[in-house]
Amino acid sequence: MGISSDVIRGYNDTIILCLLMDEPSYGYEISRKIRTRTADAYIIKETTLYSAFTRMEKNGYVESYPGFAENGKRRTYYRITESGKRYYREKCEEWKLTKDVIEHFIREENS
Amino acid sequence: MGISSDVIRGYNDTIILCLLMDEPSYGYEISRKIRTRTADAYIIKETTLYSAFTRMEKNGYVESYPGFAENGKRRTYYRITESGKRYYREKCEEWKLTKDVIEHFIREENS
DNA sequence: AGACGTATTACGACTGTCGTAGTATCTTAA
DNA sequence: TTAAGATACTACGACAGTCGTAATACGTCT
Repeated sequence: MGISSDVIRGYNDTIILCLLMDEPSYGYEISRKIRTRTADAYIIKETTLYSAFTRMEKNGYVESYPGFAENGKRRTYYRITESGKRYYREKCEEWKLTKDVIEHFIREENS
Repeated sequence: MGISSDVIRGYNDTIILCLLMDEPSYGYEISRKIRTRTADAYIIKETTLYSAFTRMEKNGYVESYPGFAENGKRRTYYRITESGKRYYREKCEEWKLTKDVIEHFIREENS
């Protein structure tokens, strides 16, 4: 039961970028959005999330900039770049192919 | 383009077990079957395949036994165990959940 | 003689995820 | 008032699965 983090692996970047397509955001908010959008089916680990940000900034898919919370506390925001958008769209295309491949090997309970 | 082996990752075992559900087989044949069933969309790496066999035998999902090719050459066959069948069915269930999660973050080109 | 298909093994590198832990501030409830 | 819980991260090392590269060996086809 539960989700296979081994499959999500390699799609965490895509998930994060998807949410950044709407608007810039920051770690904690992204984490919340993933929870709510999946009805708690997937709860990303903090370390996974923040290391994804670091990696994607290095790859040029996102850019960070400093921001502030309502109460004045510092927060690091991330926005998606053009390159990140292209990458995201590629991953969406790739997903369809990958899904098709795997589903050739999935059986329903009756068989 | 092409398949993300990072997503297939963690489903290679499932793919192999699926083929072993039909009949016992061996490395090279499994490799061929994956190619043909996916119309060359997914070509598993030999090292990935054989290390999956080793891992799954250690986990009790498959059993190996010596066999022979038509020409008398030795070949290592693998058959799926009851435990392997259960594992396979669990992974099939898990796949549905995982797929649903990812698809919350996949957009069609129009958007 | 050499290329290609069959069939497998060995070894080390890489990458993304995870476990654990630590820091710091603010709000809320006992 | 004091502790718990939510917010918002960062650091570090371990682990597992995949991949690159290479080697072996035999058979068949050209």
